[in-house]
Amino acid sequence: MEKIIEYIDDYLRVNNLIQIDAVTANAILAKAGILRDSVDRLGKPLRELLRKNKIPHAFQNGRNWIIPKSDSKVTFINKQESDSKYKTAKKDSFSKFQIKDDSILPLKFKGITQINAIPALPGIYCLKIKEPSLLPEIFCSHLIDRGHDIIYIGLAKNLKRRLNQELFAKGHGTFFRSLGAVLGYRPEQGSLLNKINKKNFKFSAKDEQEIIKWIVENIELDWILIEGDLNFFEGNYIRKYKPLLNIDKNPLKLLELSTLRAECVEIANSMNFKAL
DNA sequence: GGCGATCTGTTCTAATACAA
DNA sequence: TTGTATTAGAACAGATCGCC
Repeated sequence: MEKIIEYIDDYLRVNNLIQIDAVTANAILAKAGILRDSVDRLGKPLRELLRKNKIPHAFQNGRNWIIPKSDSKVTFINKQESDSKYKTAKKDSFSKFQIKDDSILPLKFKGITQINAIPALPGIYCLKIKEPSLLPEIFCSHLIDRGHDIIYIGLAKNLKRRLNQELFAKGHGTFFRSLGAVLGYRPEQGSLLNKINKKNFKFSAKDEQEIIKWIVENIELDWILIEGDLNFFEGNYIRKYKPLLNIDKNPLKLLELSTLRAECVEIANSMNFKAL
């Protein structure tokens, strides 16, 4: 077992990754002749070890097994914990549904590790940064001018699914793309050339991991459940708070952000992009 | 191996920009 | 003012994964 943990640690270090999923991990262990993989159920032998807690620092994000470096501080709440927190959160969130002023968000921000407590229900989500100075100077300055730390507000018919997309790059998160661009990341050249949608650029797997790590460390979230016109509430909140990374419906949308996003789209759609 | 949950590429919708 | 194009952002649907 020590050999397995050691090999995964080495692999993560050499490839500059912070974590690996069970299927990929079993594949590299099989290639190294350490742990044979299942032909029809990829990753199954390793998952069985994980379920027996043979790799104690591994954890589940939703259903997926994640193995960070053995000395990593990255952890998520386990399933039992998340189930109980889910029930509590659901109750709390419904209580927040009593909105008296539809332009003011009744929020109590929490760390990203509370992602599993978010219900799969419709509502508005709100993301704030712990410290504006973590952003590049120009964006920090804009945020300070707005007098709050809220950087993004969005709506979702399914908050759990949408926030997994936005915060963990499991889909096409507008917030994730905007934040990555603001932090200085760019998509791989030509990565959208063979795609039908020429706008939904993605960062490299390594960059995605770094952005996710940044989000986990520096972003807090909250949400409210809403049954009704989500667009109406979202529009009101965006007009009220003018979040830094919202473009749509935002009276103070940033030209700098639109320019960065356009640059990313251009890079992803070109093999010979040269930055100015 | 069945079944449900999650992931990922694609599509849809609404808002905005711009030209006629 | 109206029609069309573009963009941002959410949802859909098939594929894949993981549990039992």
